[in-house]
Amino acid sequence: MAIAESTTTSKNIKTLKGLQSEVQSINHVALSVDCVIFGFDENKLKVLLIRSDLKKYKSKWSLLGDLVKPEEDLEASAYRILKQRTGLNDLYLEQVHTFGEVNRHPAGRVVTAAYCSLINIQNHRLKILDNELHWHEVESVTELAFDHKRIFDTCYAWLQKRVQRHPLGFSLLPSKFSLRELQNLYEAILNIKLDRRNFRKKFFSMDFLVDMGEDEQNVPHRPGRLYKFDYEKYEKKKKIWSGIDF
Amino acid sequence: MAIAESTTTSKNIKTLKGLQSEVQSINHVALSVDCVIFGFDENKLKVLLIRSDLKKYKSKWSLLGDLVKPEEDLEASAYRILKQRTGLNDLYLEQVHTFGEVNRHPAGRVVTAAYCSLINIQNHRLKILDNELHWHEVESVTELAFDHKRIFDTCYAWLQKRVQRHPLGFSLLPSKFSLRELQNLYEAILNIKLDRRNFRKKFFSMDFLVDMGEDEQNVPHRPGRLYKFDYEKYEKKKKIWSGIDF
DNA sequence: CAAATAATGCGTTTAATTTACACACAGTGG
DNA sequence: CCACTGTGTGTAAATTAAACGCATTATTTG
Repeated sequence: MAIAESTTTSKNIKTLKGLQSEVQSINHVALSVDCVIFGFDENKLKVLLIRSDLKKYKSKWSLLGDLVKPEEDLEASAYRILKQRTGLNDLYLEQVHTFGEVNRHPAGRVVTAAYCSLINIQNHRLKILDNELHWHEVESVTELAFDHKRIFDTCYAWLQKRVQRHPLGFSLLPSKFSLRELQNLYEAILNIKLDRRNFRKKFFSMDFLVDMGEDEQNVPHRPGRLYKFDYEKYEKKKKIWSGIDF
Repeated sequence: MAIAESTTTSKNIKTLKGLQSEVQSINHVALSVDCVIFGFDENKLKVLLIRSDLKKYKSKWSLLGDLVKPEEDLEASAYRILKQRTGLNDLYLEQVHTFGEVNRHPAGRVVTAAYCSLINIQNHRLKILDNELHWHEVESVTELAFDHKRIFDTCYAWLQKRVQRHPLGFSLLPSKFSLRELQNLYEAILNIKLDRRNFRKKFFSMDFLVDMGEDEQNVPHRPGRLYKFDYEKYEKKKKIWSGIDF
């Protein structure tokens, strides 16, 4: 940015040194990252929460977050939190919104960048590191510590929009999945019912699903075919223009 | 966020007082806001830039930004910058992304929240406050100071997507506009050609345009009808589900 | 082992939406 | 009054989305 204005007009030329001291001495805030980690299990969309580590908020759940370290990139901070809490690397991660109201946090001025992460809950099961963590159904999330309910709502709404236009839902599923699992996922995220046959046609016509040549195992009915999503093909073919629609 | 982890495990319970001192004493960063201000003029999409106020970057243009003040909400900071630079209040403003790489700024650790604003360039003409400001065609924006080119690219891509699904383009036009102006706007933002008759049908079928009962003035051809966008109606009727499509 | 159950997989038909394209008309300016 | 430029209204064809039918396959149950 053009750091200026507070004490000078824009026509005053600053030296880098002068600016450095301005940056180092004043106008500082604490910066944190909060992760909204979604999972999908038992045909329900779930979010990973932790018991608040503050006495005052003891009875409430909160998002997984931490202060950003002085020498740490913002996104690296989010990945660090994910690694700490899930034991998993290489998770889907995307920044959603930054919340910077002066009084949003009781400990003082803390600006927080909210990140949304999607994980395959089966993988996570194997690596639960902390028994204060719990998966909550998104529908039953009511009160959270601090302003975390608002952050959660923002990220959930973001996910509902995003999943319709971008192939990120697959990160919530095993690497091989059936079309029924995929449909259940969309129905859970969007809280709607979809026609099975049209859903199937839709995805096949997109032509990004790769037939794995295998069927489901251990299901109490006829096994469905397993597929994976071809991200490479998607990256090549994805459209820019899809039309004005609102 | 759950501020923790750096020095404690999640099972340690913190007091608010302890957390306050942690927030106040360490892990601070400078926080800034950068505004990507778009305008529309001569059928071109334009962006408002300022000559960098840093000697080192004297030859380069940069986005309009400033440090966030200690007692200032993040969004309020963006509105303050807009007011300072354009003289206008109540502009369209939306947060797009926060950039937090450790070395993104030469003056030290500065995390910046990028905001996108859309203004009617006619209104702004009347109030230019600073002759270091200049409207640049988006197509000819190449090098900018700091990492501002990347921030600009992010916001421009954001706008191109956003304008297809949300009625924000109208903020770039006069309050009463013709359908041709609206189409020119879409063509300029998206850098495509659209069929005039289908464009017209599309917007009329949405049923959010209000006929102002007036025609254009001072055009060297048959005047077109003027419309405004009915935001209230849009808010009531806007759809949640529009379908899986990628 | 036959029947009931519960899903898979592949269609068709109809409605809605999008795309491509044609022509009459209204002002402006030479 | 003619050339030019843009407005305003269609209509037909193609594509896409929605609604629905039915045979098949595996599992469970009596």
